[in-house]
Amino acid sequence: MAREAAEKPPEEILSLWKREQAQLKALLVEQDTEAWQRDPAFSGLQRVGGVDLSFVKGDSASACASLVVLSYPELEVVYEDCSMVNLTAPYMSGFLAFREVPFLVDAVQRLREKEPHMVPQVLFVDGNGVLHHRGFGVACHLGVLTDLPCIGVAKKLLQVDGLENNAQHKEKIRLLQAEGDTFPLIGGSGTVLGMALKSHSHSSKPLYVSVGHRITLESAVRLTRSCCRFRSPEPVRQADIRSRDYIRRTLGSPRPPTPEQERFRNYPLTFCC
DNA sequence: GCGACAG
DNA sequence: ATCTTGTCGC
Repeated sequence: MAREAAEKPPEEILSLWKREQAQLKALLVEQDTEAWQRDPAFSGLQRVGGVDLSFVKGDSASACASLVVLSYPELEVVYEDCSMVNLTAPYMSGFLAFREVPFLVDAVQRLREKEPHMVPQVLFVDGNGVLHHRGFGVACHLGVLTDLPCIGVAKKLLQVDGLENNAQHKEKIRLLQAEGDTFPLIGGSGTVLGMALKSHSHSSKPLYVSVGHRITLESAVRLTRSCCRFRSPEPVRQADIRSRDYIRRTLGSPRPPTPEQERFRNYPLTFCC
């Protein structure tokens, strides 16, 4: 049943989506609202969450949505929720939330109902926050809909509002020396939209951190740093690992290849079709 | 027609 | 996002 997600929505729908983003953006809070966020050691912070979706190969509509909660500062997984979902909306840059966020909200809701004491105090989201075409990326969207503090963490620079992954940008990246080094991502209007962060000493590619909801960029970057064992923040990394594992266990190999098939799997063919 | 394009 | 194993380097 490899259904495809819908094709590109008509302009009419995109207008509705833009209006929705604008309305929800009015509810966005870009300040630290929690005491632990301003504490030098994040005292009072005990649970950090991460969300992610992994896809079934060759099927842009089937995915596993996962929400994990880790203890802080140990960063050990204390809660996991993986569920297969059928996506409706296609992927479009600038509208990622309309594709993924409903399933993430569902996961948060399940957690609130079943184990309210495990609800995370902050959520790391795979994607951007205010570093976005209209200042309202998936991390903001999830943050406002759940009213949880959220941090946007992207692996690639979203080239928006004058930001370009050009030679100068690459040079700034090259200059990031030690783990924790950063440089600001300044939009056309002079606003700091996010921060490029060298999150691991052996990583040449930075992380692009931006405010999701109920946290300042400064706190977001500092917390991201303290949650990175490897390149990506441990909550997001665990959500990623566990969602793909779930797919492997579920649909990975319904029929394991026979040893015979295995031997000839990559045999070079002279004629094809 | 050409470039851009988080996940 | 996914296609993909081993391999070079600290």
